[in-house]
Amino acid sequence: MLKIHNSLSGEKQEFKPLRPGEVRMYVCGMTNYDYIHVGHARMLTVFDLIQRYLRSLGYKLTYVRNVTDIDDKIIERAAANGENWADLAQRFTVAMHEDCATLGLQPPDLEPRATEYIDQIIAMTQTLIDKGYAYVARDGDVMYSVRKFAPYGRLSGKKIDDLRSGSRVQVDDVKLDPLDFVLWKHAKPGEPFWASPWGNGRPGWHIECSAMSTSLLGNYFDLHGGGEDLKFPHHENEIAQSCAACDTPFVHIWMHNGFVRVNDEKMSKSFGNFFTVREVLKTLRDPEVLRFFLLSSHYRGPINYSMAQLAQADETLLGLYRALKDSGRSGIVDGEWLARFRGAMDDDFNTPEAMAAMQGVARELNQAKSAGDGAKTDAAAATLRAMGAVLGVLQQDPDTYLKLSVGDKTISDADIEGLLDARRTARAAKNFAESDRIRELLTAAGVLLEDKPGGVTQWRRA
RNA sequence: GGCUAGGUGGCAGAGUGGUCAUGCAGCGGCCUGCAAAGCCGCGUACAGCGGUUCGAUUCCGCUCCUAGCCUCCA
Repeated sequence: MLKIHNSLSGEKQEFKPLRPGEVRMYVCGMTNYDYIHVGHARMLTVFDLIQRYLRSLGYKLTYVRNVTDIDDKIIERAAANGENWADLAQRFTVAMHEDCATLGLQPPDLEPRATEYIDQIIAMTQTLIDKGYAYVARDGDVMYSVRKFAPYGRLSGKKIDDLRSGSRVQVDDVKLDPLDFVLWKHAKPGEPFWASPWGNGRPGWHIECSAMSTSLLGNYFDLHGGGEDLKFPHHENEIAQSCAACDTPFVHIWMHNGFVRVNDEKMSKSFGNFFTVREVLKTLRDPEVLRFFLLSSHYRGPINYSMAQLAQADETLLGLYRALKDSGRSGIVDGEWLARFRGAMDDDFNTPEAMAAMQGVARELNQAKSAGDGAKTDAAAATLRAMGAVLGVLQQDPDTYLKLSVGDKTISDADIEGLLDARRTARAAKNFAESDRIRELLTAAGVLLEDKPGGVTQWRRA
């Protein structure tokens, strides 16, 4: 039985889809005006994991993750570059897709873009005006009147009065209340615009997600996710918009992933302490290391980004691939271990606990290998691969994986093989001084040797 | 200031009212020509102070500390 933590209640609850067998999930995706960083990668990876697990449970999942392709930041950045805003958004959307593919993320079922939903956004805004939740302010901005929506603040646990007193928002005479937020923004000269009943303008950020999610998944759907930082005001505002416009509940379970931190501080654009996925990947053996690292702690908690942590993830993942090496592909999955693994995943996607189960299987695998028990070896390997498949790791060929290097290769495979030939000859002649000299040479070049029984030597890159 | 989430062994990171997380690093042993890998074993961990309890790291209260949100943010 799957349990999921609901941000709305602050508690784990048994997950029951609104429609039997079917799950509808919406995740707030990226505003693409730059390359994605590790913090974005965590969000993308976490919901990729959830998508995979829900599917593995047999649910018919519709996973929607939007792209915000019109926004102040996009306009600003494009202007700074002297580039067309749409070209810029498109360029970075393509880059994001490339990064997602590199990270092994399965694409969402639907990836709506805000600019494709202008009609729906205008319609929803009109509905909110008609129902008295929104008003047209000066200049043609349409604002949502927060005080009209009684449950406002429920998701974030905030009270309107507290928010107001601590508000850093400049009191703006366009707004009736400082907390009111914009649904439709009038276009200033030179800015992109769409025609609307309130003049030329563009949608506010919050309304996009309400319009796209309800258009594609219906007014009331199962799961809505995003980074913790979107809880307020973004998701709070989505609730206010959607519930008011549709007269139905909006989302069954809200899910929020924790931040990636750098030196105990949130990784973000504004702090300037971010690392793009592209630059980080250059320092790693394989993109799988980053995925493994991101899944090695629970999705709701914070995770600290550092080279040391990545190195540890690399080492641990390497150990798992070493276990998988020299095993057959025809083993039968061990149901008991798999049940333990699933139990962990069922408990609000507890990946660290699930990984502990994987380590248990890896140990059994190594034990079976030492004992020369082929059937047991293959069974454990099959079990480990099956678990890995759910997490999206350990699906590569171990021999290939272990020969990957961190950064550039300092010596070619052919040169390594040549030196190993020479070493084999030396060892056969019991010339251990020569054999050790070659081994040290290879070690210096980042190649580690393992002598197996029968004169066989295996190698891998450090 | 308001609200929220946390403080677990050298590091990372789960979890639990009373036998075990797990991984990395370290130490000892087996194996090995020597290594490496693997296996076996080892290490007075649960911020502090009170309280509840036969028993608390786990429940309650307070204190201290950290992060996040309250402005765009995954």
